[in-house]
Amino acid sequence: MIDNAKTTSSIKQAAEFTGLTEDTIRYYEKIGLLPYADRTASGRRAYSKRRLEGMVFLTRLKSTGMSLEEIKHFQKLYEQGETSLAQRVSILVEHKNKIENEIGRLLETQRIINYKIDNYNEVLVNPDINNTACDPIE
Amino acid sequence: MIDNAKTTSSIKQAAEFTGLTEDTIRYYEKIGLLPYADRTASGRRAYSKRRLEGMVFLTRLKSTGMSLEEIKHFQKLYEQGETSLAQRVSILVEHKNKIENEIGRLLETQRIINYKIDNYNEVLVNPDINNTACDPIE
DNA sequence: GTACAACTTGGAGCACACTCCAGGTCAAGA
DNA sequence: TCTTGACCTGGAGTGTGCTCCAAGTTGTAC
Repeated sequence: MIDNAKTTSSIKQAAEFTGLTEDTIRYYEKIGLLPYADRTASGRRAYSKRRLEGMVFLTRLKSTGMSLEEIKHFQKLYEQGETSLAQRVSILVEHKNKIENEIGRLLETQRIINYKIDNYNEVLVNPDINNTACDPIE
Repeated sequence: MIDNAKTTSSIKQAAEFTGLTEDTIRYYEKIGLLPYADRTASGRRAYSKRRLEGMVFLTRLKSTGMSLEEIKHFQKLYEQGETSLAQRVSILVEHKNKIENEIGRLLETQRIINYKIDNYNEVLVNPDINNTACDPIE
């Protein structure tokens, strides 16, 4: 018998691949965010490469501020098939815009923090300045 | 008697200025994230312009991913006076780096989402393509 | 002076996203 | 065969960050 290359991964390998914990993966499946995973004959989860990549994209959406409820909604739309295509595009476009706004806010804060760091360094060099830009939060 | 220009704001005005709710402002004070606010003779909170600007900077730190515990720590360092200057700079530098990484992650995700949107649009124009890049999460 | 709104406090409750646990099954090596 | 450990399920518990509420006080407009 030919030793077929293994084509699926255990939950442990899925956790390593995605950076999620095994508990989190089971939790996501439980709440319907991830589709019910295929199982081996003995009932253990077996993930295809494609599913693993799907999970990575999902963690991307999460790490860029999409809530589990929204991700779950997106997943459910996918399961409805191609009738939901336009709706899925609009969710992605909206999320893209949200990311754009977020990047803008981060850049602005970065600018402000840089300004503060400069002021702090001035005061560190010359403690007599007593620069108000060093105030805790201002 | 001269009608002095009002120099302090009520909690309601502070909420409007910062975008926080009144409850949240009181909560932040309660947990020590904000210093105990000055009060009027009758016990109501009265914020100076400087304090309001401090609160805005705080909400910036929060909205860019700093936890309340970290912000509180920063505030406590400030209250310790100038001996904590160097420590405060290093917190700001670290947060700046965190923001930089976050921006990188957002840009990367934006790129991926754009790629997906393009693929979706192709499928919407020509439904026979059945492009796998439209998969839910991949 | 009498409403009514805007505050005050302390403390309870809640939403989100996990995280942990008990008690059981299954697989593989010594 | 026995042990070890990876996995399973259902459900309880946790941390963070609010959010709401009750009961009381104060300020203002009529």
